[in-house]
Amino acid sequence: MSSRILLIEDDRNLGDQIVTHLKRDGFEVTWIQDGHEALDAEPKQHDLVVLDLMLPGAHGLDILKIYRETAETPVLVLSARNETSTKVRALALGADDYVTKPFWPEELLARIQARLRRPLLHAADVIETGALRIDLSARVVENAGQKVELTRIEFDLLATLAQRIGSAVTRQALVDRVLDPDREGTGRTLDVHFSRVRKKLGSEGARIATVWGVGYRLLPPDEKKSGS
Amino acid sequence: MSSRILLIEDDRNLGDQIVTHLKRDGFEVTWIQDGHEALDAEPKQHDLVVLDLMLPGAHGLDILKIYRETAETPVLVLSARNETSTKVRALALGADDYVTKPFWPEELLARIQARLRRPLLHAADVIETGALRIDLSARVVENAGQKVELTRIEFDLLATLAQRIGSAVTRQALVDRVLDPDREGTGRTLDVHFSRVRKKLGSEGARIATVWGVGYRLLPPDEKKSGS
DNA sequence: AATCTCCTTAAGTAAGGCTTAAGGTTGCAG
DNA sequence: CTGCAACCTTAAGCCTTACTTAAGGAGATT
Repeated sequence: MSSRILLIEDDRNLGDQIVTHLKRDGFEVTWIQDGHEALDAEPKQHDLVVLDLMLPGAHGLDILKIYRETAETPVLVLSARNETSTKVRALALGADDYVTKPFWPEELLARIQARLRRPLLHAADVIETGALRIDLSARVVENAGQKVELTRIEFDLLATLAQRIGSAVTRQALVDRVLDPDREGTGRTLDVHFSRVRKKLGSEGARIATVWGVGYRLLPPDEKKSGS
Repeated sequence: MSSRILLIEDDRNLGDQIVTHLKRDGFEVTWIQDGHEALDAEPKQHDLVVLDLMLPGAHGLDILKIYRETAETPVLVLSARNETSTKVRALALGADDYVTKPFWPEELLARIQARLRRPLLHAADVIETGALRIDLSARVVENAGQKVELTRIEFDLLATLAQRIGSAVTRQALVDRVLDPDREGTGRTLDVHFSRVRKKLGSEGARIATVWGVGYRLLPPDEKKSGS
């Protein structure tokens, strides 16, 4: 999914140039050219804001302040001013970066990507599928809102399947990943663990399908078990 | 807990100046003046790296690359070179910011703080959860309005869990962050500290849940311990 | 130097859960 | 249909991990 950038820049030429570069790199860009409009914009619905400080209608720092109160979206500030005090103020107000004009579009792009790279690391730690809710960072599983107590290995097995939902995962891969990697995939240990997971998950346990001679697979919510 | 900065800068004067400013603002600074040494340093044990590109012994970009493979610690690059291509390369390699020399220390400081702000954005200076109130800057904990006397390590452990409330934190991560980072995570020291924290917190101590075989986790106020 | 704080280690105990074994069941091939 | 191999399930033993208490010792304070 492409990232959505909110660009606030009154200069026609510069704005046009930025939009062109961003779109060429696969970003979706919303371009606002006026300060008042910027106050009504929705930073929450974008992944990053590029904000020029010198605008007609409203000052960039005021916009920054308001955005910070309503959203966590990273803000990259553009400005022609190169004074340290201005930079410090913008950064203290919550800006994530400060780029001085003039700049090459390549640098802006690189800085945007550096900003976007970070949040992805900490995002999407919860997998929801059907009645199951798997919180990877808390290591907690809920089935239809009911907490399910899983052991370390049981959780890791379920999480591994859930992360590749729909596709088969080989026994050996599961053994390597969850149990001791230096172990032969021969024993019945894996079966025992899955047996318990299925039981603990109740009716949802049926979604853990055995792929005969291969391994296991977590069925998507809509897929029924015995295909006729 | 004050943030730990790893500074890699060969210039004596500049380095000294930076260290002074950082310490004045309450950072703990490790200063390395040689490229080879930097390769053996432990970025994982710091909260942010300030990396000069022009070093004797090894090139900054190589150091950056290696750091990126082993740790997620943000890296802020310093350089005298102002070419866009260098900036783009550094940022593409995983740098989080790029500051061109010469610069005022205030700007560097502001940029460092902007970088550090992100991961802790959810965690304000004071964390309130259930009956607990944890003041990170004053290093004071209150339980239902009553002050709780915690030692340094006890506080740091609780604070670390609180900053990631609900998430499981591994033993190793806690040892790295709070105890000596060069220690194996095998000993029982951690258990002893948590035992004491739980006792000092009284009934709220039950919110520190053990994640068997993984680590510990601070339960959100609404989450009961053993789900039915 | 005596004392205090607090970090660490050790040891005993408790709990938790991984694994193996064994017997039953299911799916596949001939 | 029959045999075989893969898989399921249960139960029990044992090893790992965690909790607690007590004591030693380092560093700071008086």
